[in-house]
Amino acid sequence: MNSPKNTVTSKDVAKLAGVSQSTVSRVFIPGSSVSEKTKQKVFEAAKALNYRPNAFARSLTTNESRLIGLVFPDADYPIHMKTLQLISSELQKQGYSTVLIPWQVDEKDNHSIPNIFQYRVDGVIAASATFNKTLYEECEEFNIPVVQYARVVEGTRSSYVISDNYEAGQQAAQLLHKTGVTSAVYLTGEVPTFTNVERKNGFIAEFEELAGQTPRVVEASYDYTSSLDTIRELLQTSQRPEAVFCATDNLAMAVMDVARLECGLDIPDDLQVIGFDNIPQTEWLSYQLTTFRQDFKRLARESVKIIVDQICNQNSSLVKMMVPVKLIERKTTKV
Amino acid sequence: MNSPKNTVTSKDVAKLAGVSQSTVSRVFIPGSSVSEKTKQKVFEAAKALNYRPNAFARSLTTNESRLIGLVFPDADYPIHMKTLQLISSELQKQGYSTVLIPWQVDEKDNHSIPNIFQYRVDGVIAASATFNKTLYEECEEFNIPVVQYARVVEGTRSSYVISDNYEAGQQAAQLLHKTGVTSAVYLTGEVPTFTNVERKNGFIAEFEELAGQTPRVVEASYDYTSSLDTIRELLQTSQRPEAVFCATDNLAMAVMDVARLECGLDIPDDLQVIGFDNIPQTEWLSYQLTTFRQDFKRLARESVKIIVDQICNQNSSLVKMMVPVKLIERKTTKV
DNA sequence: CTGAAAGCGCTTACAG
DNA sequence: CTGAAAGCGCTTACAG
Repeated sequence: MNSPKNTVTSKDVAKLAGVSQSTVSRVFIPGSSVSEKTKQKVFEAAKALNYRPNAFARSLTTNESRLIGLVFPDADYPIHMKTLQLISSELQKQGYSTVLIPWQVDEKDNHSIPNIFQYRVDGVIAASATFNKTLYEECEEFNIPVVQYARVVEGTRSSYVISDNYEAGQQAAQLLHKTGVTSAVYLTGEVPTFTNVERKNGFIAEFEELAGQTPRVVEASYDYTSSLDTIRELLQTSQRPEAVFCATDNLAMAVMDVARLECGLDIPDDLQVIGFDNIPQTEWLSYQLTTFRQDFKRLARESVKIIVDQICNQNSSLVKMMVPVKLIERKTTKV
Repeated sequence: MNSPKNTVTSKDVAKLAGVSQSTVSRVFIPGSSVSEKTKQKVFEAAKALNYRPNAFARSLTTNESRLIGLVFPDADYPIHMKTLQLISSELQKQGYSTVLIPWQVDEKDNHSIPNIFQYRVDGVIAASATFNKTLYEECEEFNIPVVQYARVVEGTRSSYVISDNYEAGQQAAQLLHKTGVTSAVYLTGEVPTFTNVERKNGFIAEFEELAGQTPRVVEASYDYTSSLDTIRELLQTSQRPEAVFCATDNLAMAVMDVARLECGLDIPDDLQVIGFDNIPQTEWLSYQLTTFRQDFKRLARESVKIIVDQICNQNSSLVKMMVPVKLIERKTTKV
């Protein structure tokens, strides 16, 4: 059953290098006092034997795992892959490894959580649309710091770093008002996430302020296909808006498709469209969508910085950070 | 520094339950001989104290970590998120947790690998376009089994489970021949991956067999935007093919966009297009792309099954598995 | 079925 | 700067 694996221990290295086991251990702990000469001897022996310190044994004594649990989204929303990549390599730079916490909404099977806490993660980064309160409470119970990435779940009291969605909403309103729009719609998905609500609020407040009109809010779905009917209704009514600001690029593209292919509308002349996320498809020839880019790299870096700080400093306080977004003007809005 | 965390140990539980520490341990090892009565006492005490066995301590004695390293892609190709989700939850069902092995191609920084081996993963699943030979060799050295998911890297000798790409190529050829196509192009990305080459070969062989013509192979890129020029050339020449089979859906959509928006062609009347992957965009109104769906769920399940088997049975042999793909006919091919 | 004890591979005071 | 020894929280023969 037990495969041989790499069974080289610090004792083996010690023997080969002619030093004690504790000395070998010290060599691999940054900042320990070891003479340059023995350090070299040990390194050589370690390399010869292909020695790797056993992280489990280390964790057992130090009481820190240098493992971060990552809660990730279940949707295959295109943006998320990069997120994982960014967070994981940022974490690695700080000496942490990433262990996945797969989180199924639909399954009631609670076994999923306990499992992962057997590994004593030092902290949790929640980059998930489905991170929920149960997991959050588990973390609290075990006194594990958590930071939410790019979103914040209602009812949780953890650190988070998100894009400045309110400001994004304002910018969208400004852009549309500048081009003379007087009637606008905010098209949203079915679940009112905090970030999405913020964006809506910014949009509405700013548009009211500038244009003296309150944008209508229309609820569709976050899924392209299941939004189509709502969009058809939205566009065919006699009170069709001059512009629609969408909660996601997917939604915006659904609007474009229906507008052009089914209603024969011209974009941006008959209808202006703004998305959110800047997924790869936004720059395709068929779309050229005006949208907002979130600075995921910065979000990743900041959330890692926060979690590490939270781990190292016992009583560092919660931090809530807003990162600015970038408006990318393409061909679906007037200039 | 050391946060208190959950510091409840089996000793604490033992005391509360009035049994020995070894008994507590046994209770949490499936199949151990413990009387039902003490089992209950221990469970109660454990629940009261919110006890979780420490996986690190366990690993230290059992010499297995129940941790699988997952090498994941750096590209944000839409399909991959689901992959991660599938693999990770499949692994969880088998009692394994997933630790990420972020693999950067561009960085020469070799520190990335050693780090992860400190955690003594029991096995590695490589679901990456960038999984390379260095990592593969590291695994060999440590005697860690690896299985490649949905792809296979040249020069490696590990188990893998992939889609039957040769057959997919054949099916594409059959479909096109059936609709009377006599000139076809296989449009590929810049890197000739094994799976892609297989598909090309199947397509060419079958098309030659049926139509008596050899399809031309044109090399573009896997990226939409950087493929555009190649596609323009391909379509504007007087020898424009009647059909093009593309290595990815992205590529196929680039072909569609250029054909319709720039060349004024009708699809499928003037040009038939087949993609590969069945990404969400394929069913959008603008595309309705005929393509192939890989059975990622099955791929995930099989690769997990293989890796687990490889771990448990010392000398189980390599397994190479091909899973059939499914042709999805939409509107870009004739009936 | 249960307990006492050794051991897994490290880190970390404690001496020297 | 270095070594001997205790201890981290488990599992697992070994007795009973």
